[in-house]
Amino acid sequence: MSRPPQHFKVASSEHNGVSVIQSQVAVTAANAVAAALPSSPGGKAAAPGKMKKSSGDKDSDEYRQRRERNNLAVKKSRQRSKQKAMDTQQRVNQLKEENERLEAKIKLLSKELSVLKDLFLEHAHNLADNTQPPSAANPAADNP
Amino acid sequence: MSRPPQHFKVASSEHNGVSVIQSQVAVTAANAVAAALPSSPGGKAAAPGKMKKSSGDKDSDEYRQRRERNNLAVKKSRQRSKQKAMDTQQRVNQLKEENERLEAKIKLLSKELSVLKDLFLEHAHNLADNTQPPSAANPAADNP
DNA sequence: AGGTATTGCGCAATCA
DNA sequence: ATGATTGCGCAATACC
Repeated sequence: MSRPPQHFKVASSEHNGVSVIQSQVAVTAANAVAAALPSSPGGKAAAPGKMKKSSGDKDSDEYRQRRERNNLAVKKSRQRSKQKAMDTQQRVNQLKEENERLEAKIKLLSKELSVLKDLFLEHAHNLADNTQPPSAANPAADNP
Repeated sequence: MSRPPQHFKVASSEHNGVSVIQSQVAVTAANAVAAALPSSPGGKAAAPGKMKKSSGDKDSDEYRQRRERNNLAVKKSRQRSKQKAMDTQQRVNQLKEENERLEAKIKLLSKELSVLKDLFLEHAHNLADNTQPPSAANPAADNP
């Protein structure tokens, strides 16, 4: 119970539409520690009461200020990250739509093309019929 | 370093439950706020100094166990979240590729179509020229 | 009632 | 030395 900066904070945070009121009790201690890094004070005995500047490096103005700044930066960073994710998701939807559009267009063009080709074939046949004397196969076509 | 629960953790997970202090800071402060809010354990004013089992409720096996499980769940959840983001990004790339493919196809079909149409027009003109007597405008076209 | 899953947040290490 | 990122644990919810 000796944490000076014991601030509690009620933050209303709405994520996906649902606004939740969350009481945040900043537990200034109890936080985990660097996972696997040698950052622990090698030789600093925890003797309270002597540090160059007015406090054991924690709860100093300097420290508190840095923390606050960092917390802000973190918040900002995370927000941007989330925004980016949403944008990406939106991009997916957009691309999907465009894809469908393109696919439809292809279908249309293909059909058009096939119609034209058929016309060509038909015409070719007509030409053949006109140019050539009636074969035995189909005399009625030219001479009804 | 006067942080009470200084767990050291190296990628694995295991620490001696040494958490102390910090305890019920929440209760006192939070209650004021809690007045307007649901949730929060309604009543206990947590008199410091005696709790039936081993300690307040922190550093109990129960607590530690729950924490660890939650930490695990959190890790898992975040991993999945990250994975999902990557998948989405990949989907974007995939869709972009497909988009280009479709666009190319459209270009091709369009060209084909325009060629065929031109052929048709040309042929139509030929037909007209053959069917109709040479106009004064362009006698050379049919009779070189 | 009991669990996991999500989420906001603060800390500390690291990057740039 | 400073903001941005990232891994991690905590606590409150959300969700079953």
